[in-house]
Amino acid sequence: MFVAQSTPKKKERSTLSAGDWEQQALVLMAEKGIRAVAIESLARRMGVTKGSFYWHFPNRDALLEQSLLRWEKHDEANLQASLGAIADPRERLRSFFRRTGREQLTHDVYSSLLTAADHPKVQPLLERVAERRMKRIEAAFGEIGFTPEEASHRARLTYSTYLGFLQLQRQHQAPQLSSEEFEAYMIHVIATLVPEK
Amino acid sequence: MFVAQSTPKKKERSTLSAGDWEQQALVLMAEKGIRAVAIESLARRMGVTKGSFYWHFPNRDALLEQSLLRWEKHDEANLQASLGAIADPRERLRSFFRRTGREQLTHDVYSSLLTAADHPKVQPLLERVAERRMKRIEAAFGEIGFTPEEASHRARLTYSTYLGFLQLQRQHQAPQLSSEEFEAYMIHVIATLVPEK
DNA sequence: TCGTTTCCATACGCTAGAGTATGGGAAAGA
DNA sequence: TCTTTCCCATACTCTAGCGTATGGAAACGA
Repeated sequence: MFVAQSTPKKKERSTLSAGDWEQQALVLMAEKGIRAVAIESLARRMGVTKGSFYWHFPNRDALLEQSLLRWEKHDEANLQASLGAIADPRERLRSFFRRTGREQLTHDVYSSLLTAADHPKVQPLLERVAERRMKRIEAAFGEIGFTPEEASHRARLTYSTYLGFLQLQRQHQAPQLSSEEFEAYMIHVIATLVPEK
Repeated sequence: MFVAQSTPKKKERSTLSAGDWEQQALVLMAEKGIRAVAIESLARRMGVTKGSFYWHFPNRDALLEQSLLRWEKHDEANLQASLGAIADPRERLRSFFRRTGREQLTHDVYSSLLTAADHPKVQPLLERVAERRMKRIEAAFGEIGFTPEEASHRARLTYSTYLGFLQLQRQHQAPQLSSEEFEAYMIHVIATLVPEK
């Protein structure tokens, strides 16, 4: 995944790479939001000073740009890997919902990004990601037999449900992932949004 | 509404009240988020300096607290006024969805607050608001005939749909309010989530 | 009228965080 | 060995905001 070690010979890496900064930026982003990605605090976390950062990057914006790009690529690949192979559209949709429980860091980053939808670097990214995912969902509903317009609406509704769940999760008002309540909720959601044959 | 003029004798109010500051804080919050509610920029907007602010409030936190309290009261009254009188639970749910199009400022403030779910003053507020609303939705589904557990799940799903819509709206990926597409979407959502007799 | 209260302006101190300037050590060539 | 390049530390500037200290003017009360 995108937080994998780059090329740590043994354990202690004597020198950092730009990729290391991007990884840690994403971790910090997942934990405390994009605002918390401050250069000095990030440097402290990595055991160096900002002198190191400004050797690898021209400024903070460049770090955010690269980090977000890295995240987007990973998310895209992940989406393809988890949903691309499933032939049955109903099963594909069910898999989409269940993905919420896995890939924790990816979802945490996304959840954090949602709180920064006005950020110039984040806004187009969110648009692309939402667009990609909704298109896939829409296609699945189309395969099930929805008309194009219905499929579009149902896809938006379905994705909104996902976004709303992330929001409730941020507010600590969503059931714990992999709990019984979560499972029961997921079953209800799928039953409501994905019609049986 | 909560942005009504307090006691403007003619047109130019010679002196400001704490309420005026709270109102403008909410307007600014709706426009640019809670972070943008900075004392000096707010003072500029009101044609005075921060000297005025610190006469009315001890600090920024107090302003936020009072503003949010004012918003919450208004939202609570508004919820009661718009949904309290409707007897038919199905009609009440439809009305809930359609509320999204009205009370623009209230929704904009709420939408902004969602991006600050980690803020110590905002978090408990969001919890209370979501709880109140979901309880009402849950009750409506109960009246329709859902079992308690089903009603709980469907209420969460319904409210998530609303939260997700607000998020898509922030990303400029939601249909324009009071447009034909919006109407069509709302009809689809209601048909999907609110079963007919 | 004269003090008191109300409301605000001005000037300052303080902190966090971005970005810059500069030097230095270690490793790698030459 | 000597130089160059890589990677980072240190010390600085600059800005945005919060909060404070103080003075002043207008309105108000006695």
